[in-house]
Parts: sequence; structure tokens; C-alpha cells
Amino acid sequence: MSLTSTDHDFSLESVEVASTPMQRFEEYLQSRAKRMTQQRRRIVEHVFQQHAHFDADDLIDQMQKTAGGKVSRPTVYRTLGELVDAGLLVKMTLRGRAVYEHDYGYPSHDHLYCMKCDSLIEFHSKEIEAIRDAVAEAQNFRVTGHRLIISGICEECSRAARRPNRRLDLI
Amino acid sequence: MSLTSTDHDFSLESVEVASTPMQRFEEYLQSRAKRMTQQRRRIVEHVFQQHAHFDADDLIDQMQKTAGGKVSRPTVYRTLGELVDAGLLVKMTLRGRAVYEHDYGYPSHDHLYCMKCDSLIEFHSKEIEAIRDAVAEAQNFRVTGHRLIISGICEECSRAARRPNRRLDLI
DNA sequence: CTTTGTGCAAAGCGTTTGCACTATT
DNA sequence: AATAGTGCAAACGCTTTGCACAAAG
Repeated sequence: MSLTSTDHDFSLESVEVASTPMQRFEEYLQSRAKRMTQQRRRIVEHVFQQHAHFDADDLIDQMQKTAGGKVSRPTVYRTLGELVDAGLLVKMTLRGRAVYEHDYGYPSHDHLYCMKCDSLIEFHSKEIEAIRDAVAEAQNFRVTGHRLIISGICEECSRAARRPNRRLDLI
Repeated sequence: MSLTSTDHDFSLESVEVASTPMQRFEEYLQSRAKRMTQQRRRIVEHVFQQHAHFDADDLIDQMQKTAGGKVSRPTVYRTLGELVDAGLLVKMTLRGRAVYEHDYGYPSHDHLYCMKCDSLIEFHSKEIEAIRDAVAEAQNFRVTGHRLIISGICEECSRAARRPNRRLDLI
């Protein structure tokens, strides 16, 4: 990579080697003497076709119904772990279960989490990163990352709750 | 940060009814027609004797060794749940296990989490709350709370890692 | 042909639950 | 006496593992 110019205002895209998640995963596998299998390939293809949060069960179900048929539960778990190691996915825990989302090629962000419908809304804030780094600095703490989840009720769900003729949760 | 409004600087202490965690828990139990038992009393006494993060196993072990003998696992779990309902403890999840800390009478805060020694360092930032509220506002999201965990390596652990003659993790 | 990956079944781990017995009210 | 709580053992839900067979290099 040749950054010969004087100004530092370069776009990431021009610097990065253009590589798809699949290519990157292949590099990762090769670097560890692991193998590209049909299952791994199909999972990567499927996961990076959409940008959504999902858990292991979602993925198992979706693999079953779409692209080429079932992948076993252990293989799904193992592959998700590798995709995290490879830096392609990030894992977080919500309500005690692991939830995954794209990491590679996707800007870092935080989440609003609706406790009613379980949805996640992404947002980014440079200020939070600045505060994070300042706080850590003050404690001589070496930051590797952070996770901020703002919990509450999303617009849609609070609207639904306000509707007069909604289904009542009475005994 | 725009705390531009007129002077809202009142102290919480002067407003609250002076009551200990135990008193508050008793009120909570009465309001729900639940009973104050020996086990519950001993757990509350023990938990509020120190300000530390702990999980169910910690508590079970500590109850065993100290104050009055063993409390069963199910009772510990049940009581922790009630203390959370009562607003005395907050629960968070770290490495897939539930961790508790004081809530009642303790200012809200966020955490630096050392991935090496598992310790939590507390800090408070009004700015984060302001950002949280601004982000939520923009999405018409009704906030009930947030959780920010900054992960990394604490000062002590990075010092340890830098020491030349440290115990090596070799095979 | 060697080595890694897969799928099955079974185990693991933290947490919760059904139930007979005990304690609180 | 009536009712809620305890402790045991067993179940739970998500995730991981041991192992024989299949597939990739």
C-alpha cells in the first residue's frame, strides 16, 4: 500500500485490499491451516447476504430452509466462533443468548435495545469513544473495545402500548 | 454538554426516606405479601456489608463460610431475583454469568472490565447519560437504562504482563 | 493418504422448577 | 391453621465435546 501523498485524508476503501468476507475468511483459514468446507462456505455466504442481528438458532433455521440444506448445530456454533476469531462477526449477549452481527467492513457502533420486541437499533457516537478513551487513560487502562446498550422501548412498541383497543394482558 | 437550565442542584439524601437496605426489603416484601425469612435476612445482611461485585456462587460460598451457615442454591437465586425486583441490586451479565452489585443508595455508574483478572472498575459520566438521552430522543426511544462496559486490560494486569520473568504460558 | 471437519449423541454449565417439608404470619 | 419459603433433585436452555465417519488438501 503506497500512501505517497502529503495529505492524510484518504478513504479507507482505497487503502484496503478489496476483499469480500469470503476471501477474508479464506485467508484466515489458510493462515491457521484450516480448511474451507461446504458448510463454512454456505454459512459465510448466507450471513453476509443481509445485514441483520441473528443468533445460532436463527442461522440453523435459515440454513435449513434456504441455501442447500441443513448444517448441524455443532458446526454452526463452531463456524460462528471462527467468524468471530476471523474478525468477520462480533458476538454480544442479550437475554443470556449469543447474538451476532457483521464486523468486517462495517463501522463500529452501539445499540438501542427494545426490551419489548427485542430489536436492535444501531447508532454511532464519536463522543462516546472519546469519553471511553479519556476514562481509560485516567486509569491507565488499555482499551480493547466497549459495548454500550441503551435499553428501553422503541417507538413502534410504545405506540402499540398506547393504543386503546390493544390486547389486554389481564387474567 | 448543555446543562443550561436553572439551578436543579438538590441532594438526593435530603429527599429520600432514610432507610437501610433491610428496611427497604421488608417494605418490598410486605407490599407483595411475601415473608421475611432467616435466609433472606442473612443474605441481605451479608450482601450489604461490603460494596463488591459478586455472582451466585460467590454468595453461596460466602454464606457457607460466614454468617450462620449454608443457604441453598435455589434460595440464593430466588432471593437475588427479589433483591433486583426490590431495586436493591442490579444484575448484569459477564462472560455468560450473572453478576450483581448494589443499586439502592448507590450512584449509577458504568464499568471498565479487565478481561484478564475479571475485575470491574466503576466510573460515572454525565456526558454519557446526555448522549444516551439525545440519541434516544432522536429515535423516539423511551430509555429505561443503559449499560456501558469498556473492555480491556487493567493497569495491574498490563504491568504483570510486561514483567520479564513472569510465569510463562508455554506447554 | 494424512489431517481436519462434520454430525450425532451426550455432557456441561449456569439457572430454574416441581414437590414434600418447614417456617412465617 | 393457612400460606409462603426452603432444600433437594431433577429439568431447563444454550453451548460445547467425544468420537466415528466423511471430506479437504
